[in-house]
Amino acid sequence: MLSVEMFPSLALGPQRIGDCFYRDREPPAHMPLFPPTCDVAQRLLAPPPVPNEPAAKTQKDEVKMELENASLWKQFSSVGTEMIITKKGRRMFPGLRLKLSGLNPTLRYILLLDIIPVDNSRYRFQGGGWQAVGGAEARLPDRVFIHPDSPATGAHWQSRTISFHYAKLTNNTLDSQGHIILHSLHRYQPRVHVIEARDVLRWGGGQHSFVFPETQFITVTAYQNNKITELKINSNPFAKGFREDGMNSKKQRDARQKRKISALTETLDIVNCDPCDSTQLLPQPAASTDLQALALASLPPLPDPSCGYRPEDAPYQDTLVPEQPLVLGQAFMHSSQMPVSISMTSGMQDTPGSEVTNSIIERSDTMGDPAYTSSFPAAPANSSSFPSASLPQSASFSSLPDSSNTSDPQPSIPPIDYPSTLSSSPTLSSASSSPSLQQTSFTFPTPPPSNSSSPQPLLSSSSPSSNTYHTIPPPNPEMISPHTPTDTSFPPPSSSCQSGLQDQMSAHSLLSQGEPITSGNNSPNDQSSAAFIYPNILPANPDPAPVHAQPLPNQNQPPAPTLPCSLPTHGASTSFPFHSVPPHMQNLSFPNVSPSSAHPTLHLPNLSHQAQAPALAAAFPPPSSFTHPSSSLPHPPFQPSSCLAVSSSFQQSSAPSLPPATHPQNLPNAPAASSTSSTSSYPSVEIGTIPQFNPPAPYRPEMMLHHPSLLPQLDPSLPSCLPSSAAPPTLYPAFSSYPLRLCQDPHSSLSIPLRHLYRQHQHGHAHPQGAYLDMSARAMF
DNA sequence: TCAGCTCACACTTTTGAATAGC
DNA sequence: AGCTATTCAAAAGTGTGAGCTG
Repeated sequence: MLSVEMFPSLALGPQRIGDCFYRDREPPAHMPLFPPTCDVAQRLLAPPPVPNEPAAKTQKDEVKMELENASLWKQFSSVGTEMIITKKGRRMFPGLRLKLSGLNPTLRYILLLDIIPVDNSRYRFQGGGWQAVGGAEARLPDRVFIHPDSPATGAHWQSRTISFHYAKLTNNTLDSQGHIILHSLHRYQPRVHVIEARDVLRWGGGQHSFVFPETQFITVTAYQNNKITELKINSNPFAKGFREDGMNSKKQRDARQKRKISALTETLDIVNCDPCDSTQLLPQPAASTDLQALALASLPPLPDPSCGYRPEDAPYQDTLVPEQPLVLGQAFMHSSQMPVSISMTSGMQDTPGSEVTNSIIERSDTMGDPAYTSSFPAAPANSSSFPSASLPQSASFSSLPDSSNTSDPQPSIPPIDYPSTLSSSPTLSSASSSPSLQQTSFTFPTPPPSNSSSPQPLLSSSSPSSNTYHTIPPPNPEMISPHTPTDTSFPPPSSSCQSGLQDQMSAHSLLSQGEPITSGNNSPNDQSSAAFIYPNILPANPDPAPVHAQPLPNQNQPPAPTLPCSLPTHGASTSFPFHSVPPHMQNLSFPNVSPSSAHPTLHLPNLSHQAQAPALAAAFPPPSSFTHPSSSLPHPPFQPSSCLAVSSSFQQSSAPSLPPATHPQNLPNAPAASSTSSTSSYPSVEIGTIPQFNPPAPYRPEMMLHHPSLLPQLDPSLPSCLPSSAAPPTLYPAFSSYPLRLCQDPHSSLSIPLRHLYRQHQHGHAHPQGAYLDMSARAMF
C-alpha cells in the first residue's frame, strides 16, 4: 500500500531502531497510515493522551538550542550571507549545526527546518551592499525539511550535533524533489522546530522553535559579493578546488585555458605548418591567446598529430601549482570513518571543519572584518553586509509599536548590527578553533495571554540575570487561544464528519497554541548565538485593528462553507499541506488522493472561513496589510521583536492608530509600510503542550490568513474554486506571520504528515538524507 | 543594454559497494 | 561466518564563466 521507498531507511543507531520503526522499508502492518477520515475524527474525539511525564514538561521549558557553528555564520553574516539556489537544489552553506539540550531523554522529538521570508522585499546588490528594491514575490509553497533522524529520543538529539546540511534550497517553483522553494534575491530566516512526538502516531505535545539571527541570508543564483564567494571557497571543502592553491583556482583555470589554447594553436599550426614542429608553440600573452582561441574556436577538432606532441607537456606546465598535499582530504577520510550518525551530524563543513573554519576565524582579521571578532556589531553604514536580525533587546521591543522610525521607504540594508551584547559574547571572543562554542541559548518566554486590546510588552524589561530565556509552562487553558475565534464569522466546517468535532479537533490540531510570553530577558547580555525560541503564544488578538479601508481580496469572497472544492487542478499537485491545514480540514481529506484525482475530495473549510470572516481581516492582517518591514526600520532585517513572537495579529493591534496599511505590492517602498514594521516580527510558533491543556479552541483564522498555503488563489494563474472577483493575494506577509503550523493532535497530526510523507512522494518528499514536507496547500491544487 | 538565470565544466568530497585480511 | 579496514568508482556538492532570456 504505501511505498516505504518514499522514506528510504536511514542508518539508524541501534538505540533508535525502536524509535523509527516506520522508516523500515516495509511498512509496518500495524501502522494505520491511512485511517478513514472519520476514523481520524474519532480519535480526535478521544481524550488526548495524558501527559504522564511531568518531568518532560519541566524539561520542555528549558529546552535550549545552540548554533554550534555560529562563528562561521557570523563571519558570513557580517558580510551579508548569500545562499545559492538552483533548480536542482543547493545545500546551504554554512549549514545549520545545532546542539540541543533540555529535552527529555526518553521522549521522542521531531526536528524540522523551515525557512521563512524576513520581509516583503526583493533585494539587489548595489554599490557593494544589498538594497531593497521592491516588493517580494508571491510567497511560495511552504516546505519543511524534516531532519533525517526524526523522530528520535531526546537523548539522541542531545548526544550529538544536529546538522541540517542535507536540506536543499531551490528556486524552482515546480520543484518535485521537495526541496525548500525560495525566491532569488529575497531575504530569509531559517527556523528550527523541535516537536515532541510521543510516537509515530502522535505528534504534538510540545513545540519549540528557534531562530538564530545570524543565519539570515539572501538567496541568489550567483554570488554577488566577492567577499562571500571568498568565504565560501575558503570554508566549504567542496569548493576547495577554487582556493588559490586549488586545482580549480583562477590560476589553474587560466593555465588550463592556456593549454587549451595552445592545443588549438597547435592544431592550427598543424594545419598550416609542419605538424611536428612544436617549437612554434610558445607561451603567448593571455590576450593574444584568447583572441586566438576565439578565432580557433570555430575550427573543427583535428586528429591528434602523430608527432607525439602533447599539450599537457606544453611550456605552460611550469605555471602549475604543485599538487597539494592531501592533508585536508585525509581529514575527511578520517571523519568519514566515523559512525554514521556522527558523520552525518558533523556535516561536511565542519569535518574538515575545524580546520577550515578555524583558519577562517583566524583569518578574520585579515579579511576585512575586524568588527566581527570584536563584537560582530555595527558594520560601517555603507557596509555591504545586510543587517542581521537584531537580537532581542529592550530597545527593540519597546520600539516595536513605534512607527516613527519606520518610514524609510527604500532602505538599504544597514550594516549588521548585532546588539552590543554580542560583543561580550564568549563565543565571539572565542572565534576559536573550538567548534563547540560556548553559546548561550535564549529561550524566549512566552508572553502572557493578552486579553487587552493594546499591545503589551512581550517581554518584560526586567530581564533576569540569566542569559537564557525560558519557556513557560503550558498556559492556562483559558489563555491559550487568544485567537480563539469567538467570532461567529468563523463557522465550523460543515462536514458531517467534523461538524461535532470541530472544536475539539481544532484545539488539538494546532501546534501553535497561544502561550503567553511571561517575563523574559529580552536583552540578553551574552549571546553570540542566541536561539530565539518562539514564544509559545500567538498573542491574543486583542483588538481587531481598524479594518483596512482597502477591501481585502478574500473578504470579497463569498462564503464557501465547505469547499468540497473544485480545487484547482494544478499539474504539480504535489503537496499535501496537511500541517497547515486546520484539523477539520485535514479530517476531510486526502488520504487516498491519487495523482489522478489529486483534489476531488479535498475540502478546505478554511477557505470558507477566510472568505467569511471579514472581521478577521482586521484581527488578522491579510497579506495586503503587511508592508515592507525592511523599509520601515533602520534595521529592517531581523526584528528583535519578532523573536518575541509577536503575531501578526498582535502587531496589527499593537498599532491601532496606524493608518491603514497599503498594499505591499503597491508600496514596497512606501512610507506607510512603516506602520507595520512590526509585522516582521516572528510569529509565535510554540505549540501548546498537552492537548488537555489546550481547551477546545477553534482554529485560529490567522492561520488561514497568514498561511499562504491556505490561500487558494495565491497564484493567479491557477484556477480557483473561489469567485474570480476575489483578487488573489499576490503578496504575503513577511515571515513574521508564518508560524509553523502543525497538527497538534497526536493522531491527526501524525496520520496526516506521515501519509504525506510516505505515500505521496511528490508531496512528502522522502530523502535518505531527510524528508521534506509541503506546508502549503497551494501546491496540491 | 543589462541584470538575472541556466548550464556545462573541472575539481572536490562523500558515499557505498567490493574486496582483502584477520 | 563475521567483522574490520581498505580500495575504488560513482554520485553529489562546489564556484566559475559563457551564453541565454526578458
